[in-house]
Amino acid sequence: MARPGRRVGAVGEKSRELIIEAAIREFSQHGYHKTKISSIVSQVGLTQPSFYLYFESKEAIFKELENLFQSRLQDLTKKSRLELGIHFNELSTRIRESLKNIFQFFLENKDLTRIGLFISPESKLIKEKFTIQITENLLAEQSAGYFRTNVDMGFVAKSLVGVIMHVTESLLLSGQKDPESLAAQIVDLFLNGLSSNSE
Amino acid sequence: MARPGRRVGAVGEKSRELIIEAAIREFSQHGYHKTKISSIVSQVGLTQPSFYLYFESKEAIFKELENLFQSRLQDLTKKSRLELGIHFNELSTRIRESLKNIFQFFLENKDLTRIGLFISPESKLIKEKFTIQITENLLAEQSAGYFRTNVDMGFVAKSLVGVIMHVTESLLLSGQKDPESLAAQIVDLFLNGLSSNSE
Amino acid sequence: MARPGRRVGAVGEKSRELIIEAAIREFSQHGYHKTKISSIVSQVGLTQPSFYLYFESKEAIFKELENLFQSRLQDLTKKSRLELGIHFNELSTRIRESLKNIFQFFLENKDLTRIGLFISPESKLIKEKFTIQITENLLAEQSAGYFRTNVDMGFVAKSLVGVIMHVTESLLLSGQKDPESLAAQIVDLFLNGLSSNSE
Amino acid sequence: MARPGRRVGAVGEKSRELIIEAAIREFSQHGYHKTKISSIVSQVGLTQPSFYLYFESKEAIFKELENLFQSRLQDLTKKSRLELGIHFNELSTRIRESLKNIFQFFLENKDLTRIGLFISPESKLIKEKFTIQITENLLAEQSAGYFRTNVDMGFVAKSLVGVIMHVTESLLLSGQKDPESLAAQIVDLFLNGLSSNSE
DNA sequence: AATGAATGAGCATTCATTCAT
DNA sequence: AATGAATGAATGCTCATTCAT
Repeated sequence: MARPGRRVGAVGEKSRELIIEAAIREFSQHGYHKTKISSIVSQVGLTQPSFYLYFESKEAIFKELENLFQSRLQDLTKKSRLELGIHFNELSTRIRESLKNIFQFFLENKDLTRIGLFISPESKLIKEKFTIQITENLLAEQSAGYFRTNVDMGFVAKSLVGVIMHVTESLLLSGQKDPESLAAQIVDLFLNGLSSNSE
Repeated sequence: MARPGRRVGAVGEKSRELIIEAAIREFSQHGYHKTKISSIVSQVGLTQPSFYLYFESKEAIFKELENLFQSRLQDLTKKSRLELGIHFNELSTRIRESLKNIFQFFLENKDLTRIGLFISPESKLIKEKFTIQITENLLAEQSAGYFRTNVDMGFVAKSLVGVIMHVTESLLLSGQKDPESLAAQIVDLFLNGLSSNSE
Repeated sequence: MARPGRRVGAVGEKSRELIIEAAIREFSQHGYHKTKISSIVSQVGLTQPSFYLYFESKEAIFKELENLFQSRLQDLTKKSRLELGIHFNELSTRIRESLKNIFQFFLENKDLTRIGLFISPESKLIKEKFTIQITENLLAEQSAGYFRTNVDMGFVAKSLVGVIMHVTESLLLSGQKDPESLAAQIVDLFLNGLSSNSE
Repeated sequence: MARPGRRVGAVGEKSRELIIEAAIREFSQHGYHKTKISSIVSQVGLTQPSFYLYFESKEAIFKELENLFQSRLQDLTKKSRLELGIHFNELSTRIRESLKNIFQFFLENKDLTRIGLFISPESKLIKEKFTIQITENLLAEQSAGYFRTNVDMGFVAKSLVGVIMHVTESLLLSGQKDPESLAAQIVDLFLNGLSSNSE
């Protein structure tokens, strides 16, 4: 009885991957409850029982997708800490770059992103971890003197995450805006604010 | 306002309301799919079939809750347009006030808010309508000279909504922050930005 | 607690009749199982519980309709026994007349007929009683010399009933033929047969 | 021929057939509405959900039974057209034979017949198609000179069908008469009529 | 004479999951 | 590596019926 976790041959490995891809599509489009194992697996040309050759349960594969998203996202954010010592002038450019990369990642992984950020009940946790990383980055930058000091960077990070999430859902994944412009607008807003004396 | 063509008296009206309250709690805690009609009504001391005395279906009552949230939210945002002619100094106070009211509303309707903003599949639409209203307010204020002009107020509204949503979920509903302080921090961030020359 | 069978005043009597009429329509159109008490009663402008003021149960009112049909039908067939002593020449005319009356009755009571003949599970019994009466009539006529003797009048009666039923359903109630012509064709067929030497 | 897109092997095919047989029994005895899926499958030693492995719904299997009956009946009636050129003397024998075959079929498929002729809401249609075929046969025979010409063969067919139906229900399926004698009596009646000068 | 309110009992249907092959 | 066959466990919904008012 082949159980998940067992080493499998090339064919099995392939099937497993195909199932994952199909699952990403299905969960993304229909949400957790409305997605049926049968429809996932039928996209791959397999029958229901085959699913259990590779995954413990519906919940298990969903968790796997959550983890997949989270680990990829984590890799990305780790890279985006600003190297200190950059010039003031470069600041916004560097932040913009980081943001652009994040949006790029979301765009290249639309369905997985939808799962990780909007469908998963774990999304709160995922966002929290994401927030923590951003906070760390921001704090470092703040103590490097790039930002004013009378502002709670934890809150700023939360706000930034809020903006990123919402803008991803309503502008990026829908194809209305591209990573570049989103990043630019956010940076402008967060750095300069709305106040007319900022002009 | 009993649905299934039934004339209702005082008792029925009361039952209907109790069911709605119970439904708000249940949907908020367990989400749409995991919420059972039976557990909603049993909280009111009724049996399953009684539910159908007052609502067409599970879907119908859920939609009613969505509408309830949305109409209440709409009423609130309509009131919060700034009267023009106020002094620059007052600006941040007034915006802060508006935001505080919104958070207050969310706080006083925790469960309904969770449904309207995070559980409902319609939440995207709800947020969009919310965004539109905010955009209108912001545009009025911008053309009144309160904000700098080289910024896309549609995007600012989206960002603001993103922040509000996320902060509501992670700080307000969890009891970590109160409406007042959330409003203040948002206003500070959005008006002044992070840039150290803003200090 | 007003129970069926209790003497009721004028208003109640009226309601009862209206319910019966509505029931005849509903049962006729939708059959027993698909007919709901609620829809019967709502046609009369009453609510469900009122139904039980006049009838024991759904089954009870249905039985009442069956009986209604049967007793009316019985009255009719009792009258149609041929008076003996009529002339050979008149025979077919008289039978035709009887048949016409039956079809006339069916036509005037379309819905009730549909119930009694085609919907009721008791229709077998109803038809049997009908058959018995016809058999008696035929036997009397046979021994009076109107019909040949080497034929089983019980079987003829059954056949006649079969023809009447089917023709009622497919030609009379659908409006394709009238009582007169149906009666004429049946009499011709049953008296003369198809054989070409009968011409 | 398993419905729900499922490939089935020998075992499944067998289960499907057993379910059909059980369904025929159940629907025939209790009618459509009172027949429960659970009692159909439990006769086969299966559980409720298994039913849906082979049939879309309760309605679907019922329709399948209707079709089954109809197609078998059609096959039968197609064969029963008289070959022309037979001798007058043989005529009644041949018709009798055809009728006997039909009754034989009804007798051998009691339950299915009950469904097709008396339970199905489609029975009217089924009878109509049956009537059409009989009409065609009769017309052919009429123009071949076997029957007198001053008679509407459409009406005769309807009558014949009426007799067949009713006699099937009240005499054949109840075991009171056999196909042979029923056929003989019908032929005698329809060919010769009742008129005493036919003797 | 009528009804507002409520319920008991039932039933079709869905789906994740199992297991022998 | 894959599947045919089957099921346990739910759950939404319907409807006849009751009873206090």
